[in-house]
Amino acid sequence: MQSQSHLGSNTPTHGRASPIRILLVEDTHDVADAVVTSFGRRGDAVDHAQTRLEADDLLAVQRYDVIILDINLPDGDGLSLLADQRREGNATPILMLTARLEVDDRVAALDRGADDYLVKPFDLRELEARVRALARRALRDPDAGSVINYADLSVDLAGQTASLSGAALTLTRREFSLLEALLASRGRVISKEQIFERMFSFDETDVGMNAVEIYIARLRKKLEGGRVAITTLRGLGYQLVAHE
Amino acid sequence: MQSQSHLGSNTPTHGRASPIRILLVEDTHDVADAVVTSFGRRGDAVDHAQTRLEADDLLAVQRYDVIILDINLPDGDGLSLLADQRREGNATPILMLTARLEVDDRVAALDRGADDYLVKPFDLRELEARVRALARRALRDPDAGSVINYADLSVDLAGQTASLSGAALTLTRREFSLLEALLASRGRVISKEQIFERMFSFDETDVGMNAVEIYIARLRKKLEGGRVAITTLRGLGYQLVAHE
DNA sequence: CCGAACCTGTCACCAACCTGTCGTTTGGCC
DNA sequence: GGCCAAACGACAGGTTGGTGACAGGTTCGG
Repeated sequence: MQSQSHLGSNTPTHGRASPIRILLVEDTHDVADAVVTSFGRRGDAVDHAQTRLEADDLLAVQRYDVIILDINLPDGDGLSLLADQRREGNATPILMLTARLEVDDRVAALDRGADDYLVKPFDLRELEARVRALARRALRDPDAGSVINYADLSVDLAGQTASLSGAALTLTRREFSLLEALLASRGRVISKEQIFERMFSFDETDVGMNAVEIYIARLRKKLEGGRVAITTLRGLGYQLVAHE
Repeated sequence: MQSQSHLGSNTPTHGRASPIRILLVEDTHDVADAVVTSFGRRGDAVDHAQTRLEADDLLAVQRYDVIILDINLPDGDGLSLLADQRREGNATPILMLTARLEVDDRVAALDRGADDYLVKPFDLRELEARVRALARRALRDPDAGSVINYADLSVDLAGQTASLSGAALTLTRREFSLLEALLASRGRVISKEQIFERMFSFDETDVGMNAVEIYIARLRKKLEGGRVAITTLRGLGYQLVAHE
């Protein structure tokens, strides 16, 4: 019951002692029980899903601070759940549990947006420490993982919001996706065709290339006054640059 | 300053007759001594802070079952400590002590999320009874009595009641559940679909998405005049924000 | 059992906003 | 100057959200 109190020594930066809301997606009963009991004893709220379907249902209704996700699930790959969540913009920290030792899996997991992983069998205290660390990080900086900063520009990919020198920018969906494209190759040149492909899905064939120019103009207007600018390289494309 | 430091155990093994962990914030020595002695005799753990600063430090590191908070503090208003804690999401039951008899203070305290109050001079046995009641309620149902405060809005999830700047709001069931949804991700954007799923159970499939908009309008009307507002983010969702 | 008061969700219509096109202008480059 | 890519004001749908009016439904008192 007593533990090494390397957990107890909370950094006195931000005192938040609310219970962590955890979603556990795990089909192995004894592992699940141990985790539920362990966190429950500390006052945290653990929802337990045994299948991918259950997990999807819970995720549709409830927000969690951390998701503990088994990579092996009966009705679907844990990796695909991870990928789906990230695609939907859910930035909740996810810790993957895997019985496999293959490096491939770990790489795939981290690559698709997992924040941490643990190889079974694991020490419960280590799991607790890692989950708590993830929750703390998420609380301190709600969007740590998905925020791109560039000069005085800050873009939250998950929340679809952006700010310039601290002031919120109101961007439409298209403007935001343009900004994403520019940011993806910040400092580098990106051709109009590349931008086009990122802004419009392949079935929107009727849209003219001029649309990109229009949105460049609109974005430029909204970026005025900041320390970033969109420069044109005739015949080559555009480039996001920081100045001053 | 801690008068009893056996609070180091982080794991709240809630066996029967478990000691209550209390934070007492009080600068009057004789009152503080009486309280510390009284609870200490029953085996409860009392941390004593004489100033707001001390209280903040303790709260940053430690979780308590109940906070006893003097409304008069040398270096800051007890009310602001209360408000800060609630804003940070700390739902620990708080009992306010006040020497003033003014109704204003009581209303302000309850409005900002205090769970109970006692007017000085008080009977020690009454204080004990109330603290014990608060601790019991918090233990039994972590969500019961959990009051969410946001700006001048105060929402009692268990009691299904809400108030704005002290005045009671009469909300219908649906309006309340909408408010709950908005509050659950206060400050952050919540999509119409998410709101829909929180407002309607999965078998209410015949309800149109327009219903959410209707209730947004109705809630907005009832929130008029307060310091909170529901902002629309086109294509993204809604957001509860505090202003002024 | 009736009616009043209220809650609930739909519909229709309006307003605000987003989007992409057109046509014209600008400005670099030969 | 002439050419051409890019800029941009103006505009016409299209889409999304807001809201008044309304018709069942429910609750409650008498």
